[in-house]
Amino acid sequence: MARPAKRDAVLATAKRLFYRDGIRATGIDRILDEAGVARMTLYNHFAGKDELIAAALQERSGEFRAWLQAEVEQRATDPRERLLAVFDVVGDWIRGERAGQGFAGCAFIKAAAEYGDSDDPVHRLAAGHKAALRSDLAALARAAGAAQPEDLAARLLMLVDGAIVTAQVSGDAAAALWARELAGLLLASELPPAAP
Amino acid sequence: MARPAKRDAVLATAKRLFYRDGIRATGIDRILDEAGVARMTLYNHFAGKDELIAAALQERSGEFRAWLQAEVEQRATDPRERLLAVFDVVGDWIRGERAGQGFAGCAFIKAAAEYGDSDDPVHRLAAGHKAALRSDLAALARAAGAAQPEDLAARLLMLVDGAIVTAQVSGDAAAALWARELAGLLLASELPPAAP
DNA sequence: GTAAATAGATATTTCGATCTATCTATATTG
DNA sequence: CAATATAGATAGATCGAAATATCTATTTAC
Repeated sequence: MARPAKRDAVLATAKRLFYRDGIRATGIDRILDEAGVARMTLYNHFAGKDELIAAALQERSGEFRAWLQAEVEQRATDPRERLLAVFDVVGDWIRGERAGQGFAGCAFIKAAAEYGDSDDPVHRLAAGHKAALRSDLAALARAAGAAQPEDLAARLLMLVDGAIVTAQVSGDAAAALWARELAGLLLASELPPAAP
Repeated sequence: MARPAKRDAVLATAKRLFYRDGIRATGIDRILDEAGVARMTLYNHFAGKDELIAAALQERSGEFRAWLQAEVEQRATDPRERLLAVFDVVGDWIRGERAGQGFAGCAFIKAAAEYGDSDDPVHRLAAGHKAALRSDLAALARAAGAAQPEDLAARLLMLVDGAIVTAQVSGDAAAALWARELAGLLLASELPPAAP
C-alpha cells in the first residue's frame, strides 16, 4: 500500500461518527473499534483528538463544496438557475440521496453548536466553511449579474442553513422547497430581468 | 422560603450553563459549584442529569415563547407588522439586548445538534419547542389573514432559524435584518393587500 | 423536632493519552 | 538470493482526570 491506508481508515471513521453522533459524544475508543485500527496508529498519525477533529472537518468541507459545486453545474447552466439548483441539491441531501450518507444536519452548524466559543478552533473551522460556501455562492451570484453578489450570497446561504436546520430539528423534508421558493422571490427582486 | 429555593438555583444555573457551554460539555460538578448547592440537593430534586436537562429545556421554552410573544405585542398591533416585528425582536436578541443573557444561538437547535437521534428525549423537546413556536406564528399569520397560516408560519420560522444560526456560526449580526427583508417579500406574496 | 440541606467519602465508568513489547511486511544490503 | 534493517501496526497495560451517581453523618432552618 502506498502510504496512509490506516490513516485514511481512521479519518473516514472519525468523519462518519463525528457527523452522525456528534464530536463530544464520539470517543476515541469507538473510532478505533469501528476503524479496526490500533490505538497507537491513531496517535502516530494525529497529535490527538483535537487534530483528528480538525482534519475530519477540513476534509468534509472540501468534499462537500466540491460535491455541491459539481451537482449544481450538472443541473443547470444558466447562472440564475444554478442559484436555484442549489436548493434542489440541498433537498436531495435532506432526503438522503447523497452518496451513502444519511442526512443528519450540517456537520459545521452542529460543530459550532458543540463548540460555541467563537475563538475555539472547531468553531473557527465551522465559520470558515460557511465563509467559503458564501464565496462559492457569490461567484454564482456574480455570474448571474447581481448588483451586490456578496450580499445576495449571504442571504441565500442563510436560506440554505435555515432549510438544513429545519429539516434536521423538525424533520421537515420539504424545507428545501420552502427555501427555494423564498430564493425565487429574492432573485426576482435582486436580479436584473432575464433576457429571453 | 416557600418550597424550592434550592431547586430553582440548580435549575437556573443549569439553564445558563447548558445554554452557554452546551449540555454534554457541562458537568454536574460545575452546576453544583456555580449554584452553590450540595450534590445531594440536586439528586433530591431531579432523578439525574437527564431530568435536569429536560426541566431546563422546558422552562427555557416557556420563557422564550412568552418573552417573544410579549415583545412582539408591544412593538406592533397590526398583525402583519407583528409578523415582521418577530425579526426585530430576534435582532435585538442576537445583538445581546435580551435580559441578562448574552446571545449564544438557539438552545434548542444546539440541543438537537448534540442529541441528533430524533427519538432521543432531548431532540424531541427541541422539536416540540419549534412546533410550539410555529403554532404561535401561525396564530399571528391567521390574524393577518394568511390563506395558509400554518405554511406561512413554517416558512417564517425557517427564516428565524436561518438568521439565528447565521448569527451564531458566522457572527453576522445583520442576519435578522436579512431575514426580515425576506419575510417582507414573503408576506407581500402571501398576504392580501393591507386595507388603508 | 422534623425536614431539608450540607460536606465529604466513595463507587463506577469513561475518556484521552502514553508506554512497552511484539509482530509483520517491505526495503536495503551484502 | 539471503540476511537484516526499518517503518508501521498491533495488543494490552496503565495513568490521570473527569463524569454520573450513591451513601452517610452532620448541620441548618422553619
